[in-house]
Amino acid sequence: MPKITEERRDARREQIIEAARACVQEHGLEAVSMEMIIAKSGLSTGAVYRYFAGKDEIMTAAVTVALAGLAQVLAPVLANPDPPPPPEFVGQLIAAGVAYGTGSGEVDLLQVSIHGWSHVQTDPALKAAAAVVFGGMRDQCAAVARKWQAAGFADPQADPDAIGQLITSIGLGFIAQRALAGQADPAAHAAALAALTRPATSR
Amino acid sequence: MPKITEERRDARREQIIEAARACVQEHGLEAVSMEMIIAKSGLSTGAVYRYFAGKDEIMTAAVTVALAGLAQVLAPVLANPDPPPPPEFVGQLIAAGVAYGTGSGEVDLLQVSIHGWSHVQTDPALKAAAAVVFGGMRDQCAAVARKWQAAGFADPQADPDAIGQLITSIGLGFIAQRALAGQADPAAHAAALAALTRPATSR
Amino acid sequence: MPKITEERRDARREQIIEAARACVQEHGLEAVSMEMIIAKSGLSTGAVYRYFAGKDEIMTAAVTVALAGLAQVLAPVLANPDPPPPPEFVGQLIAAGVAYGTGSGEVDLLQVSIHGWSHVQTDPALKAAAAVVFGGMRDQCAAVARKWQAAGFADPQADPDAIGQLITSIGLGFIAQRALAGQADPAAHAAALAALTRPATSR
Amino acid sequence: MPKITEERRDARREQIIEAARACVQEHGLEAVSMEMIIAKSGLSTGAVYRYFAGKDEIMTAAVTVALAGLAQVLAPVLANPDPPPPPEFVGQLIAAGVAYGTGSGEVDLLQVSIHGWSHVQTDPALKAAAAVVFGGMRDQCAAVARKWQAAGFADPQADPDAIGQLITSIGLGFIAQRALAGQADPAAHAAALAALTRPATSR
DNA sequence: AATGAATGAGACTTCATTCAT
DNA sequence: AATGAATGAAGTCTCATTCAT
Repeated sequence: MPKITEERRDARREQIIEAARACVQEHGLEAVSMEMIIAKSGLSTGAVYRYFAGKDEIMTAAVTVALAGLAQVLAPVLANPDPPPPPEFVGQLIAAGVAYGTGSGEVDLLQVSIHGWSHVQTDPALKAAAAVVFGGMRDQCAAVARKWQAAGFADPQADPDAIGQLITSIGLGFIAQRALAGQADPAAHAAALAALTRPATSR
Repeated sequence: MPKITEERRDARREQIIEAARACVQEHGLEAVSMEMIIAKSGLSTGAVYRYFAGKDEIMTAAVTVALAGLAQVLAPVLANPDPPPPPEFVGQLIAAGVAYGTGSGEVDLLQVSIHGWSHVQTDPALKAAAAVVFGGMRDQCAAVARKWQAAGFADPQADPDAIGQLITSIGLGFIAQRALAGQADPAAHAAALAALTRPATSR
Repeated sequence: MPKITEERRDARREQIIEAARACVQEHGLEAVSMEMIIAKSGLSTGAVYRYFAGKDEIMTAAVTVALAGLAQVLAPVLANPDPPPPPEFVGQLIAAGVAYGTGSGEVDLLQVSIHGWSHVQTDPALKAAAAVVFGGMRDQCAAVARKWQAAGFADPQADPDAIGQLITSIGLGFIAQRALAGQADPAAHAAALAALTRPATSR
Repeated sequence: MPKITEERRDARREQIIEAARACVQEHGLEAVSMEMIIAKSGLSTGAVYRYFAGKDEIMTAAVTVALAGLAQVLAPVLANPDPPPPPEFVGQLIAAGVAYGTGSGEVDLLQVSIHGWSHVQTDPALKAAAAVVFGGMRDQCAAVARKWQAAGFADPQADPDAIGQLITSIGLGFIAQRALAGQADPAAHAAALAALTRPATSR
C-alpha cells in the first residue's frame, strides 16, 4: 500500500492550518467551527481528521507554526553578532515582524496572532512553547543588551535582562497596538526611541 | 412595588460580568459556556437573561467595563500636568496597570485581558471602543512627550506622536509579555528605559 | 376586604382575551407567548394570572367567547321562523358572520378563527363545545330545510339533515376560503346558489 | 463515494415530513416539539437538521406537500372536460378529498389540514402558495360553472366566478365541518345540493 | 485512502409560571 | 390586590467527531 509521502502529508497539514488561520481572521477565535475550516481547506471531513486528531490540535498547530515562523524570521535580527544601536535594532525587529505578518498571502498574521495569544492561555503545553519562544527572544535581547552596554549604548550597571524585557515589550506591544488602537508604525517606534535615547544629539 | 432599584440592577450586572470574567480566566475564552457563567454568578438562567440579551452582550460588557476601568486607573498617570522623566513615567504607568489587574479580588485582570483583546477583534463596536481608549492613551502619551521635549528629555525635533506610540507599545507589551513569556517586572522596565536613555549617568 | 366586583372581573377577562386575540392574529397561534399577551393587555404578569389559570385557559376562553359570539350573531338568521329561500338565507347567514368578524375593532375575527379551529382540535372539552355550537347550527339549518321543503324550495324527499350539513359547509367554507384563497364575497355566494337553484328563472 | 442519492434524500425528507404530520395530528400544532418529530422519524437530531433548516421549514414543507397532494388528487375531477351536473360534481370533489385524506396510512390528512390552514396564516410564502392552490381550484370550478351554464345547469346570466367560489366553499367547508362538528358525509352533500337544485324533479 | 452522512451531547435561549414584596 | 423579578424545565439548534461505504 503506497503509504502517503511525508511531503504530501506536510502539505495537507499546511493546507489545513492555513484554512484555520484564515477562518480565525475572518470570524474570530470563538466563532470558528470545524465545518468552516473544512470548507475553506477544500478537503473532506474525513481527510481533515486523518491529519489532525481534532480541532484543538489544529489550533495548537496553527499557533505553533506561527510561533516558529516568527522566531525564524526574527532570528537574523536577534542573533546579529554586531547589533546596531537600540533605535535601529528595534526598527529592524519590528520591521521583520511586520514583513512576516504581511508576507504570507492575504492573511495578516500579526492581526490573527492576538487570537493566538488568547488560545495560548488555554493549553498548558502551548503556553510552555510560547514561553520558550518569547523567553528565548527576551534572552537574545538581553545578549544584545550586553553588547550595547559594552558599546556605550546602555548603562553598564543596568541589568541586561531588564533591557531584554523592555525590547520584548516594545515588539509585542507594537503588535497589540496595531490590533487595538488601529495603527502603529515601525519607523516611528525606532525614531521615538532615538528621540528618547539621544535627546540632544539628533540634528 | 417590587420594581428593582437602579443600584440593584447595576449590582446584578456587575455580578454577572464578574462571573464571566472569572470563567474566562479559568477556562479560556473559547470554553466558557453560559451554564458556567450562570453557575458562577449564583443567579438562575432566566435571571441572567433578564440583565443581558445573550452571551455576546455579556462578553462585550465585560470587556467594555475592563477597558473603562483601565482607563480610569491610568488617568492620573497620563494626565499628570507635571510628568516625571520617561523611565519614571513608564514605571508609574505599568505599576498602575498592574495594581488595577491585581486589585480586584482573586482574578488577575491583566491576564484575562488578553482574551479580551481577542474578543475585541470580533465585534466592530467594541473594536471602535477599544480604538478610542487606546488611541486616547496614545494621544495623552503624545502630550506628555511634548513636555519631555520641552524639558530636554526628548529630542525636540522628533514627532511627539511617535513617542506616544512607543510608550503605548511598552505598556501593552508589558501585559502581553506577562501572559506569553511568563514574567515581566514594572521596575525592570523603568530601569531598562533609564539604562538606554542615560547610558552614562546612572551610577 | 372589598372583593372585586363581578363587572370589573369580567372586564379584565375580556381585556386579556382581546389581547390574546390580537396577538394570535399578529403572530399566529404557535408564536404567541404569555409575554406578548401580557404586554398587549396592559396588565402585569401577576394580574393576568389572577384572572386566568394559565395560557391554555386564556386560549380556550378566547375560542369559547368567539364561538358564543358567533352563535349569538347567527341566531336571528338561523332561528327565523319564516326563513327566506336558500340563496337569500345563505346570503344573510354569511353576511351576519362577516359583520361579526369585522365588527369588533381592528381585529378580523373570521381570519383569527382559523387559528381557533386549530386550537379546538387540541382540547377535548373545547372540541365538545365546538361540536355543540356547530352541530346546533347544523340542526337549525335542518329545521330551516324542512320549511324549504314545505315551501317547495327543496325536494321534500330529501334528508333535511343533509341540507343542514350543506348550508353549514357553505358557511364554514366561506370563512376558510377567505383565509386561504384570499377573497370571498357573501353576495356572490348567494347569487351563485341562486344561479344553481334557479337555472332559468333568474331574469 | 457515500454521496447520497437524490431518491434517498427525498425519502428522508418524506420520512421527516410524515413524522411531523403524525405528531401534529397526535398533539396539535402548538404542542409539537422537534424532539417528538425526531423520535417519530427514527433519525438522529443532527440527521433531521441535515435535511431541513429548522422546525419552520419542516412544517412549511409538510403543508406544501399536503397542498400539492390535494391538488393532484382533485385534478382529475376539476379538469374533467365533461363535468357532471353540480350535485354529482360536488360529490366527486368531496369524495376525492376524503379518499386523499384517508388513503395515506393511519393519519387522516383532512383532520390535520386544519392545523395546516392555521400555519398557512403565519408564513407569507406559504400563504401565497395556498392562494395559488385554492385560487386555482376556484378558477377551475369557474370553468366548470361555464359548462354548467352552457348545459342549462346554471343561470347563464350569473357570474361563473361566483359559482366557482361557492363550490370551493362547499369543499373547504366540508373539511372544516368534519373537524369542528364531528361528522360530514360526501354523499349527503351531493344529495342536499340536488335537493336544492331540483326541488321537484327528484321522485 | 477518502468521503460525507450520521451521531448525540451539549450549547444557547425562551417562556409559562411562581412568589416575595 | 397587585407587581414584576425570579425560576428552571424544556425547547431549538450546533458542531466536533465517528464510521459505513
